[in-house]
Amino acid sequence: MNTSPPRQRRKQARPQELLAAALDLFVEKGFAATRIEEVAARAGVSKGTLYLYYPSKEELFKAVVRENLSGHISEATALVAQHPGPMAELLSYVLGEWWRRVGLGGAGGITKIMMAEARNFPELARFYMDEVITPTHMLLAHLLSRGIAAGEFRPVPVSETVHVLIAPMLHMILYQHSFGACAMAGPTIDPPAVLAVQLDLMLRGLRLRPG
Amino acid sequence: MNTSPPRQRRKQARPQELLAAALDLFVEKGFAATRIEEVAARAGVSKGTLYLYYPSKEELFKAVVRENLSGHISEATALVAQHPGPMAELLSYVLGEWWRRVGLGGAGGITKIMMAEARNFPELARFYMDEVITPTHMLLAHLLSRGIAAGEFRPVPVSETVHVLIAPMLHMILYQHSFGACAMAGPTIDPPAVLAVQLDLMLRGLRLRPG
Amino acid sequence: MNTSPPRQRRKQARPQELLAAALDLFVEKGFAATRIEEVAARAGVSKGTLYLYYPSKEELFKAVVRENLSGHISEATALVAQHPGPMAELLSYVLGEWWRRVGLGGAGGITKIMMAEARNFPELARFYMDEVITPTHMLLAHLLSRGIAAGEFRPVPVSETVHVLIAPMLHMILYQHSFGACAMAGPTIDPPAVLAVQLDLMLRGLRLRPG
Amino acid sequence: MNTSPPRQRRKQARPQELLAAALDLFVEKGFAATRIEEVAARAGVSKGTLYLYYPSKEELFKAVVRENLSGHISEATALVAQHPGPMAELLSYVLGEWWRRVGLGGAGGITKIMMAEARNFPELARFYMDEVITPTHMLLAHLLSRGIAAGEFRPVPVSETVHVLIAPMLHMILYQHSFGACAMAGPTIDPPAVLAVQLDLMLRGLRLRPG
DNA sequence: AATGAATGAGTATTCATTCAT
DNA sequence: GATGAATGAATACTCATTCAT
Repeated sequence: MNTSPPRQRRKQARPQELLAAALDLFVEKGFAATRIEEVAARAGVSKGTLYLYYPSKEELFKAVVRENLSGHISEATALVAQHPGPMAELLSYVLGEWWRRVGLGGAGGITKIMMAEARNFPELARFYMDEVITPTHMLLAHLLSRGIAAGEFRPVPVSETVHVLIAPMLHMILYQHSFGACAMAGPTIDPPAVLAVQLDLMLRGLRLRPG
Repeated sequence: MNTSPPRQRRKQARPQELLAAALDLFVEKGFAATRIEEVAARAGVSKGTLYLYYPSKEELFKAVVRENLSGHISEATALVAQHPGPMAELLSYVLGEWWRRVGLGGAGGITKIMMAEARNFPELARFYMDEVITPTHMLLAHLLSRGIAAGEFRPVPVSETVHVLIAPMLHMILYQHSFGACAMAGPTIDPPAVLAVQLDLMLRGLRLRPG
Repeated sequence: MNTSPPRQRRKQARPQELLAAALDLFVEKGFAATRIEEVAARAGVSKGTLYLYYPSKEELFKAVVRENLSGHISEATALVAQHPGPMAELLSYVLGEWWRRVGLGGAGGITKIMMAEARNFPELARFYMDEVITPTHMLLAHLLSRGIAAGEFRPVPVSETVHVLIAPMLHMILYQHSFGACAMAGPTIDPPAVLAVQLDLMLRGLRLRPG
Repeated sequence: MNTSPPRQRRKQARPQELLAAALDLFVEKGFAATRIEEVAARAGVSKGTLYLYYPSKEELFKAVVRENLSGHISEATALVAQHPGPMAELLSYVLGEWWRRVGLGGAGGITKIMMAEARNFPELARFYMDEVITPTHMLLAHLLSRGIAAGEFRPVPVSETVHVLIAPMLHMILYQHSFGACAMAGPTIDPPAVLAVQLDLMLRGLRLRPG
């Protein structure tokens, strides 16, 4: 029934394979230290072929970001906009889902790259800011505001609280993609456990009437 | 009054000047992207002179870490070991002091570098782990344990809570040394405000009997 | 008639062109003092192109040795193993042939490099020992042994005699590639004449019954 | 009774110590690869002090040559000019003495350096030619000519025979200072044995009426 | 579309020489 | 005299990008 010849299938799959290879390598080595040739080799094509699909390393990187992050963010934004129940529950769900989709896969590692190389590649930084950071921040700020407005949360400063909320998630990601990947002695991280502690402490801290 | 000749003065000041220049550039650009020659130029000497003091880029980096972080960590460790009063107060003091000494200066940015380049420079990663991460983790874990043993804190999982505690501090540092330094639209961070929110939420979450 | 496109022709010829350029420069300047970039330029390509064919300066050097010496040695070894006639005649032929093929071309100059740089580049020294010196020594030792066993030569100490036999050949090579190339007053060498004297003296010295 | 203080003694011995250190290192590493600083360190002084005695690396090298070779050559020249007995005996003595004085010490290794670096340092080459090679060649040519004139030797071509005579001596030196110093498998050289074989073969080859 | 040969700018490190102390 | 701090030219090797096939 599959009428397309293997060659066709390969050709159509090329961008996906290139993006997957690029994600792995960018996360492992960073933007500057990743060699285009290695990305191509891992995707099973030649250097020249990669340039047929992406005109430069920067554009390849942007495509990786769009492929791996943009979708999740718009989904979550829609979810927050329409969720009817309590915000505490939604917060747990959103953070948990983010961990499952982004943290567990390689996509989270993109954060590490951007943190490290933002100043060396300002155009990428601006792109990432517009595409990822700002929307994420707004979505969580919105969630908190709704909770406060509904009398569910204490009237905490919203923007600052978003940072406090996000930080441990990002921290786990960063740690796991850096020291955690280095096979050496040192404090280890058990993400589900940290996530649980984080939600527990945060919700206790946010809740209007503890107990 | 000044009996030391200029040449002597310069010679003794060289290491400090080089370390200061190196810290700035490492934090700004990262380890790999920092050029030794630029470090030397910023310290007002030639490339060759830098090599009179530090035999390689890696050793220069290690010296920067020792100069800027090691001292604070051993001081804080001593403080936690002997502080008599309540742990909540000590926690506020330690985090606040860390922010004043490390976060405000450039030293905090070292974290960014290590997160980003740990996998590309495993020897540096191991050094940083032994010199900075492990001692810091142990010092906070000790503080929490004392608070729990004294009945001041709830019996939270210690190691995980340390990560949750540290994360927002590191996150602010990373953010400020990456996107924060890029002069672009996006969520901004007001460190004292975030720190206050963080302490407020955390202490509420930790306290045995809220209220 | 020529069906191969120019680009292909160039590609296939590259290794030869690079090896020829490398031989010239190595012999002229020595291993350490030869710049990779100059080798590339003499072969009419860029630095990067050279690295497409040889991954390092040391590998380039090894390839030069294999290209210029290894073949002659195995040929001569085979010849000695099967030559039926008198050994004196074979000795004249082998030394003469070596001079024609190796001494006259640039290849002999490789000896100069190795003598000079063996202690600074031990890996190259070992390679050259295994690839050139040991086989050559064994081949001449075998020749002498056969001559002695056949009653053609006096029972001289074989290994020492090999050194005495080889020495003037190498000496001429070294001299011509060093002082001989310097255009200055001093003793000159007329290789065929020296070769004749050497064979004359040696065969008189070796012969069982002079006269 | 030694009235000069140690400091004086050191000062007067400086040039000798520097030349000895320089000889060792030049022979081991070659001219270009020897670092001035290492010479100074081995002689127990600072880099600057070396420059007080020798204004450049080239002058240091020339001084090493004068110190270690020039004297022996003029002595041998005088000896050949006035020796009354048979030339065969004088030849044995001169070659043997050369080996004892030059070959056994480090001085012979200078030959290796010059062979290798003559083309890179033409001024040194000219100096060495005038100071060492030409006088040595003339001295041996004179010896052979006297032997031929006296009817002791066959009328061989003098200059060529000098090369054949010298070659094994130089070859042994070169071999021992290159591969011989590398601690690896391969043909070894037993200098006295080679020297004996060489003299035996040469004298048989030269003698007018063998037997 | 796909290839991979070719390019050349970019960088850590070394070392002879100078000169202020 | 003696020191050693300072200099800067020199060089192997890497890698994003181009383009002839």
